[in-house]
Amino acid sequence: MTVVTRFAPSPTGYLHIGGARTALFSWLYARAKGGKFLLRIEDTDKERSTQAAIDAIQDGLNWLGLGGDEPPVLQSTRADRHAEVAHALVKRGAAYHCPVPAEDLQARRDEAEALQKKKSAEGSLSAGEQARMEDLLKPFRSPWRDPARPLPEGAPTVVRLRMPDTGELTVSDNVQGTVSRSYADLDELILLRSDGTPTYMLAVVVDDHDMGVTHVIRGDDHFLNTFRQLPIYIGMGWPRPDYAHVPLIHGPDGKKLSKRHGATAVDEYRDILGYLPEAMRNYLLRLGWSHGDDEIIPDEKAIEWFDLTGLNKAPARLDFAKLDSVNKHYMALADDQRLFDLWVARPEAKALPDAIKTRIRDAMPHLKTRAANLVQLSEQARFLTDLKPIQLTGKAADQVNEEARGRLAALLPHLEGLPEWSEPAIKEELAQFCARIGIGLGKIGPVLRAVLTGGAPAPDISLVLVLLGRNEAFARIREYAR
RNA sequence: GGUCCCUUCGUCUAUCGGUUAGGACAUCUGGUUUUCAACCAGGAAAGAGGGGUUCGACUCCCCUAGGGACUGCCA
Repeated sequence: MTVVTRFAPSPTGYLHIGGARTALFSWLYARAKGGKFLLRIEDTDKERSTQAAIDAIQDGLNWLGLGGDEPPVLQSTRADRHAEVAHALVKRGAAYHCPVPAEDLQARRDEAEALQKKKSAEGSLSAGEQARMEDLLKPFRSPWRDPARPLPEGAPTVVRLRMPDTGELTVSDNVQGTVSRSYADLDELILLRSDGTPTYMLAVVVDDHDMGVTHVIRGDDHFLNTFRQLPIYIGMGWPRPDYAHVPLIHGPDGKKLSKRHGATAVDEYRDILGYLPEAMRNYLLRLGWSHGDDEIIPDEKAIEWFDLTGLNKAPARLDFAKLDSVNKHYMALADDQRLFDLWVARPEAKALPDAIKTRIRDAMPHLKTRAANLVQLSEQARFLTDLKPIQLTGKAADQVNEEARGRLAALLPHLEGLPEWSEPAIKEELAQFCARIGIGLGKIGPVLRAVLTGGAPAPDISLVLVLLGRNEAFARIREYAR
């Protein structure tokens, strides 16, 4: 049997980092088993779905390299098929028409909530109220689940799924294990609204079945939904898919990840925080899944090793320090031109003069090994991007005293006279200069660094001179030499 | 309120009844050094609490505490 997995976001916003992780797991599993990974846009809620959100989600997935193997299925285009299944379910006795209006249902919930509030405010309820509350809190059972009960003439109805009166349902989930729930605890959910449109619960099942999905990998906020959806498979006589409900990602404080923790949208990780997609994949994979002591897991290995059984049940917290360290690893490996293109598109780089951009391009092999992300790369590149006159900060300013300025003045002609402007040549010249006037490198290095970089982080001083180029380097030294 | 799930260093995790409880990131100390980083050496750091079962429990069972999910004519 060919494995078919899917990612099925609802297009109401951006691609969430947690969603990206479940997409990654689905994608990996399909790749690991030589199967297919499909995309489905769950846009049945027309009020909240937007084309912009669809584009944003696809953009995020493509960036992460998690595109589907076929064009995405738009759930909204399949409403007729969903309704067809709902009616088939009614015919088979697995569902029924129910005329109870939405307002009645809402009134039930409101009353239950009021009673709960009263209880927590007053500590207890009268026996009658308590019984009423418990009754209201039980799953709703419509009087019309009795097939003998006649429907009121002309009243609009919804189609409800019928749950058996007794017994229980058992799910063997690849992550959650084997869990049972009794049918009595399950509500009889609505399949078709009174306007004839399908609900999410119905649409998911029908689409998964029709798309041939064999393994449903999704967030564990859907775990209990599995018990509500399975009776649809049973009612239609369809084979059940395998399930894997993966835990949600939490923020550093252990609470469900939200805006206040910082970045929740994957495009922020790309555009603002400056991470690489391959690093995101590696980090997200290790968040809740492991393979012995392996930390750096390139895609080939991930595909070779990934299996649903290694997934943890407990939610994992996002740790930016670790993400940085993984990203740093992949930055060092990344192609120079690629990194330059990514960097130059950033807001802090866009407006820079071409001469400086070229300087960065040339310095990329040295810059990329020193930064954990593109933000840090910009920081590490400051000694190349800052314009004259270089502002001296902190300790750098302290280095530039009269004596040191004199040494710079003495050194400058020797540098200017160098026939070859290369790292070894400069290193050699600096050593000779120090030997001639009887000082250690420590007497000239710090001040040279100070006037060249202003105190910004930078590589080896000889390399700094090379990367700056003759003219810029001499100009910066002249500012302070005397 | 009900049903279900989770809990090993600060964080991500290994362990699948017998280990000095391992690794990674972060952190600390020392080394190297012209800054930062890198690098090298080393350190500190964990089984939520309480009961069982067992010759033996992080591992199995129960209770408690804490966290989470669901309980919509939303998805």
